[in-house]
Amino acid sequence: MSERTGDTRARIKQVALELFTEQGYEQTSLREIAERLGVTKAALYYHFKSKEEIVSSFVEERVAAMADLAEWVRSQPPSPETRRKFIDRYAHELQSAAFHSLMRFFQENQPALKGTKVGEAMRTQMFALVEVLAGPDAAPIDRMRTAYAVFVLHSSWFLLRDAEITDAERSAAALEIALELVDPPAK
Amino acid sequence: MSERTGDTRARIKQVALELFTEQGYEQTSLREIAERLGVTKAALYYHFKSKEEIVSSFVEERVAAMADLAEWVRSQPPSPETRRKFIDRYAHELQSAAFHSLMRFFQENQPALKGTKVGEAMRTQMFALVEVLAGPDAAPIDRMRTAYAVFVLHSSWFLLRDAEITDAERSAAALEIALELVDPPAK
DNA sequence: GTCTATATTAAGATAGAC
DNA sequence: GTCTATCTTAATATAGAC
Repeated sequence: MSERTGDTRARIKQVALELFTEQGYEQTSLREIAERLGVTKAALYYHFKSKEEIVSSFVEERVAAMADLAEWVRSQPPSPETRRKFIDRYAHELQSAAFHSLMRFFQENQPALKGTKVGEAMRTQMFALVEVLAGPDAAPIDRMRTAYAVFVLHSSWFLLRDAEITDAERSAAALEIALELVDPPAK
Repeated sequence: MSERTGDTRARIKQVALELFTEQGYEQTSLREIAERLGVTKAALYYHFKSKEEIVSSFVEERVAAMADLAEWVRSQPPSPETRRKFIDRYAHELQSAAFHSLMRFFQENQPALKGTKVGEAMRTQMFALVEVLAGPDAAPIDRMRTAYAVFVLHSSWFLLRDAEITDAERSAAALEIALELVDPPAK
């Protein structure tokens, strides 16, 4: 039952995301990726025409998914109820390790991705999502609350990594905090 | 009234922090810093023995300041009141542009600083600060709340940069959100 | 204290054989 | 589809003149 299913291209993507997330995009060389896979750099260049294209290959589908999410929010009335439903749904989707891993990669490598096409696309989508979620006439503080709520969900798995907190506790706590942020108790 | 007061060393530190924050640590070359100052790379190496030492020069004093903060918290009883007082004090100190700039630099360049001495020192201090602030028997969710509160203060100036929010609104909102996080209303 | 010139290293990327 | 071999570029860093 060996894991020999995926083709080389898929394995490159997988290893690249792992290393980019662990060490950072700039800190990870193509040589490193190739060695981990037991091939040479030239082999990578058969499958991808550049380092940036490796990133694009797994970021682009997420940008599209985020656009869908924003579209869904737009189709709903801009209410606290919609925000709560979104946070619930988004937190659920983030249970996928691949998804969470990618958002971590994106958050932690903003400087490296600045100036790249995927980087800007992702930024734009995130911003649009927060805007539509907060609603058109939201006060500054409420737009910030919304942005932080999304950040909390993205970062739950890798914040305070060393503390004795289980993954289940993390997810549950992040969801609770995000819900509070997006729909604070009356003052 | 020209700004010719600081010596070259001080000007290098200043320009380096600006560029590291705007573009990222890895994305900023010593050539770029030298050009901005109108000197050559070799001149930089007279004042600092490496790129990492430039970073250390302005991060180290902050690590010390954070240690003092943690010490102050330790000297207080671990109560919600102490947490509120700390958040107030810390938010006030972060009004300094240099301080805020440095925390932004640190947050955004974690991958690049991982593995450097200052990077690890800063990480350790931040972690210690959150731990002592949350208190020894804090539940996981409350430790996470505390960590997020600190993050909120650090990131207030550069989150949602494009939105029409003034700096004053940002600071006030961040303080309010941080206080809620650190001392949530009864459920 | 700053310069010119250069050493060193390693990255991303390509050509062409197999 | 993967290899060996190489190109190109640009980074950090150093030596020694001025």
